[in-house]
Parts: sequence; C-alpha cells; structure tokens
Amino acid sequence: MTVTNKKRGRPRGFDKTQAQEIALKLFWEDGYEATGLSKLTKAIGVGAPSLYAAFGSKAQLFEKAVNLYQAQCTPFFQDAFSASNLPDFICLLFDSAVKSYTQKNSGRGCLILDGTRNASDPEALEITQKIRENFHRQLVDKLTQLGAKEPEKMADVCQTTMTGLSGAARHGLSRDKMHDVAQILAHSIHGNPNQ
Amino acid sequence: MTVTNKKRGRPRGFDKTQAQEIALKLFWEDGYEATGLSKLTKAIGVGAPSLYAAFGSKAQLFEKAVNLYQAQCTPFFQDAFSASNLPDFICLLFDSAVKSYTQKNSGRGCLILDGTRNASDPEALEITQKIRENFHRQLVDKLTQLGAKEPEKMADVCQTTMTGLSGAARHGLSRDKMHDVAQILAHSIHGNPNQ
DNA sequence: TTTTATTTGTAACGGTCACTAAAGAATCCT
DNA sequence: AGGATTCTTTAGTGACCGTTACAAATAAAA
Repeated sequence: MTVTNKKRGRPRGFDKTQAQEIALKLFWEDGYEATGLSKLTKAIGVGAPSLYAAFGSKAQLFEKAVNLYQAQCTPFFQDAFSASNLPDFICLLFDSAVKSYTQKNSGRGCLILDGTRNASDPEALEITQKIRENFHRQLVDKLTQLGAKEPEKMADVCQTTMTGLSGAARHGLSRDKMHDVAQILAHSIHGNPNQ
Repeated sequence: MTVTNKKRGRPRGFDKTQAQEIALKLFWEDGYEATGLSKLTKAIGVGAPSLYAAFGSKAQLFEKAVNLYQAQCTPFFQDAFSASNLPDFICLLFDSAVKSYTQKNSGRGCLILDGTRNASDPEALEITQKIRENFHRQLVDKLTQLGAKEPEKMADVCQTTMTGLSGAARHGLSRDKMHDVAQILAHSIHGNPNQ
C-alpha cells in the first residue's frame, strides 16, 4: 500500500524550518515586540500572507521560534543536568548560561528570560512564562536528586542568577567578565555550608 | 532691587513635577516603548503639544522620570551605602533591591535595569546605560573602601544579581521568595573566603 | 480538461506610533 | 489698550503596526 505525501495545491515557495530559524534570530536579537512583521518578511524573503498561511500569527511564529531555541539550547545545558553532585551542577549551569548568552552570530542573553520583557501581547508573554515555570520544575527535580536542602529556594536562586546573567549580557557585559561573575556566584553558593 | 518670578505668557495648565511622577509610574510599569504618548497624555490629562512644549520629546520626558526615579530610590539604598563592612553592604544592598523592586503602587523591578529592555530608541537606551555605568563606579568605590579583594568583579556580581532580582520581580516572583533569594545569595557571597 | 486545494503577490484594512502646524486663549510688559 | 510671549486645543502629519481580502498562479485529483 503506497502513500503519497504530495499535497494538492500550489507548493510553498520557502522553507518553513529555515523561516523559523530566521525568525528566531530576529526575535532573539531585538525581542518580541521590537521585531515587526516587516522585519520578518524582509529577512525571510516572503510576503506577509505567506507567513500567516504558514504560521497563523506573529505570536504563533514566535512560539515556533522559541521551540527551535529550546532545541538549540538543550546541548548547552546537557552537561549541567547530567552532573552528579550539587557543586558541579551549579557551576556547570551558570557556565552554560554564560556560553549560551554570549554566542557570536546570535542574540545576546536568553530569549525565554528576556525576549518578552516589556512586551504587552499576552499570548507571547504566556509562551515564555510557561517555559520558565517548566524549567523551574526541572531545576527543583534535579536539585532534589542532588540532595539540596531547600530545592525550591535554590531553584529560585538559580533562575534569578540566570536572569541576571541574561540581563548582563544584554547590557553588554563581556563574556569574560560574565564568566568571572558566574564562577564567583557558583563557588559562593556551593561553598556555603547552608546550601 | 526686586525680582519678579512671573513668566510672561499664558501659564501652564498642569503641574510639571506631577506630570513627571505620572510618567514615571507608567514607564516603570510598562517599560519605555510600551508606554505610548496616548497613555501618557491621557494619564496626565493634557494634550500632546503641551507635553512637547514642556519636555521636548518622549525620550526627554523619560529622562526626567528617570531622574525622579533615582531620587525616590536613593533612600532605599542609603542604609546599604553607609554600611561599614562588606557582609553588611552586600546584604543590605540585595535587601534594599528586593524592597525597592516589589513595592505596592508602583512598577515591579528596576526602571534603570529593565525599563528599556528590548527598546530600540537609542536615546532612551543611553539614558539608562549611563546610569548603570555610574552605579557601577559607585559600587566599585564602596567595595574598595570596604576592602573587597576584587572590587571590579564584585561590582559586576552585585549588578548582575540586582539585574536578576529585577527580572525575577517582573516575572512575578513574590517579595517573600525574592527576599529568600537575596538572603541566600548575600550570605553565600560574603561567607566565601575568596571575596 | 475540469475541478479542487493551496500558496502566491498586490494592495489594502483600521489602528497606533511619535510628533507638529496653526490658531485661539491667557498672562505680563509697555 | 496694544503688543509680546507662552501655553492649549484642534486637527492632522507620514510611518509603521499586525492582519487580511482578493485574485492570479501552481499543483494534484477527478
């Protein structure tokens, strides 16, 4: 029994995944609201109706771009989440954040933590907020596994620090200086016998 | 010799300082770009030309509002900057930040650290950036006075942490949880013999 | 070949953006 | 009173926002 994958109408004139990648780059660099439809259509090289036919709305395109972002981020944080003790986890987590937030040829900072800051579209705000909440749960789980005394509070500490690193990256702090900050904070935290 | 303070033409129909206060509230709550002229004129109760006659432009009104913000913030951080030892300074600094970033009847987070995030107006960006640079120098001075071993790096650590706290406030983290985060971070840092 | 389905380009929608030209209104100075 | 100065109101600027109606174009299915 053969299956034909060919669709009926006129074929799409652009690559959907590649469009998401371009959108990701723009959203990452300038944030959700500052990235207008005209920027997107110009960069992707396609008319607005084509974008809307493919993705539905600006917010839905943002959601796809964010999914791609998460996929690209995973390898950065894989080492951290396979750490077998608390000090290593904290240190690798912050180090990974710095590396991820200061890459060349991409936006600075974190799209999830800063991409919708000061945005007013509730749809876009919800997308990043849910991912932050999900990441919070992942942090609590991992910290619990590693025997942290107050995993909930430590997760807040980690997320707040990452938010600070993302903001610092957006403010232009160099990768080297951010690395120092991450190291000092990580060593401080896991050197403290209270954690 | 008498001096007349009265101006010549038609008197202004609104209070300029009060207008700055209203603008501060709006910019603080929604950020620079999301705060449109229509919001401002409606809230202040004045026509757009009156605002432009009084302040020149949206960016210049923002600058005035930011000045007011700094004046309002100073008392929050006064205790910290009169601390006489490093642990007290760090602890009071982070505590003051949390209190300032989670006030009722005002925006959450810090106007300087987050008010122009993802904004594209270079004039507005420069205003907050210069204040951040100035604050960095203040931090370095104070940390040097208190005998910090690496005052430059510690200033980056402090500023990054405050940026994280501001972002966390904007993300909706409660004052209590933020207080815990600030306490853990402060105690971690000044409990570390490396600092 | 005709029908059906999908994407395309053109052109526009109503709305908001920051900003301002022009004229009337309110005050002081002469 | 008359002129000078400053502010307010009305109304509008062009540019951009996200989004879409419409019809031509392109493909597979009938």
